[in-house]
Amino acid sequence: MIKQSILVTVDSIVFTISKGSLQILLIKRSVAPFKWEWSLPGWFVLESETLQEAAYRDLAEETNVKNIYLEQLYTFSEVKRDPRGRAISCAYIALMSRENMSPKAWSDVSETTFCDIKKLPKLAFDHKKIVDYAIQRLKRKIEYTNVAQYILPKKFTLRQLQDVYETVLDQTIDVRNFRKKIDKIWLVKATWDKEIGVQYRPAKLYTFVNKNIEIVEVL
Amino acid sequence: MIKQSILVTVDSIVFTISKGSLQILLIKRSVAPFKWEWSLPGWFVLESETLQEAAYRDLAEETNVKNIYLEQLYTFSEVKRDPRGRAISCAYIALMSRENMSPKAWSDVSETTFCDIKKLPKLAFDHKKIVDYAIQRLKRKIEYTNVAQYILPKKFTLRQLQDVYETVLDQTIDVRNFRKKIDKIWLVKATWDKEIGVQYRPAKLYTFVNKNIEIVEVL
DNA sequence: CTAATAGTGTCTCTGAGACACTATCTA
DNA sequence: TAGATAGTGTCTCAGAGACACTATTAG
Repeated sequence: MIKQSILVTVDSIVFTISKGSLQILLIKRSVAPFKWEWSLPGWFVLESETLQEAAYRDLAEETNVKNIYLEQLYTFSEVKRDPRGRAISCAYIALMSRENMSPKAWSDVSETTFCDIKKLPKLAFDHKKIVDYAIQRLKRKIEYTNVAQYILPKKFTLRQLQDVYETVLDQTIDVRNFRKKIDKIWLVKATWDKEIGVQYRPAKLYTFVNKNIEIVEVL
Repeated sequence: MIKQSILVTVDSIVFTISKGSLQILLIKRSVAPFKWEWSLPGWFVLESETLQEAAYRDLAEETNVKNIYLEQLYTFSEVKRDPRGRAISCAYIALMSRENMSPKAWSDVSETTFCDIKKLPKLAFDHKKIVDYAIQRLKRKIEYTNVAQYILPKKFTLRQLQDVYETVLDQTIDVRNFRKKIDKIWLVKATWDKEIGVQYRPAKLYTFVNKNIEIVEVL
């Protein structure tokens, strides 16, 4: 009926926060093209799976990252974007808490690393463009939804929550105004637990009220 | 290197406003599958074009609609969404001014029509789901960007602008508050022209200050 | 008792929303 | 001059943002 041969791939931008910086997961490619260069995790889609399933599967296979939040970002389709032939790539944003994963989890894979978005190396394919777009989307989305929860562990302090906002938006926020706002919109609720193992007054731990993504004007 | 056979298509949701209702462009299919049923305009992507180019080309071929605003919505990839085989569809939102096109422009095509989104017939494939998502996106986007301009002719009255917001958001807005807001955000500027051919006090005509899409909190 | 972070309240100013009348044009 | 829509100002209240001190805990 129609003769068409376009390859379909997925690429994931896995965001996390560590040591006050916003980071993404990169892989050093062990195959051509762009062999030994850094790229986003991503691979071909199987005929038997949806794009999102492909992104999940690939992340698990390539980096052992599982059970994280995934959302479709954009489908990139420049004709010459892949030297292997005509290929489009559907990009997914993933958010994860750094605590969710021990560093050894991906130690058997050739080379993967989290990289500060302000210190990115040269990337393969059109991945630089994809990353830039992903950062832009994340910045907007964290302001009007409750996605911040996917970057945090289940229980967290208000300071940690504020750190997520400050790091993603790359700006400082007044502590009192931030807490007033968070309080009013019923984003989180206090648990009876407190931080442990710190050498100063421990902070209360909170959890998100709504586990599903919803539209909330946070800032 | 990899054996993969996934068909890639584009579908467009062409929005316009007429007689106080938000409408989308539908086509009565003249080929199987879903022959004689209503569907969104859309077709297979060529190997030599980007997804957006495919959407433009298909709209021109199927409906003679040209030179309109297009933006990528989402890529739908349910495994069984197309009875012809594994196919993913990248959906595009299009916005157009009804004045841009004379009704005869698509009279030679088998059957196309603008349909009130509140009176949609049953649609082929997963097009109902796609349309629902498109409406949701349009409602949000019109509030925080200047995309409304693409639904209007180059010169328009403030009343027409307000009609766009009221129709898309499906709610009434106070005239005075609306104008105060529009005034403050420098969204539009007055021209020296006035409405003609009306049987009452003619309104001033305005144009948008910024032709490119930009983030502006309108409402 | 010291060091370190947690946690809280007030004031000002801007903007959102409710609300009704006058101005201007055509026929 | 009548009919119809264009066009405009004020008040109230809520929320954003600036700003500094006290509370609690570990060691």
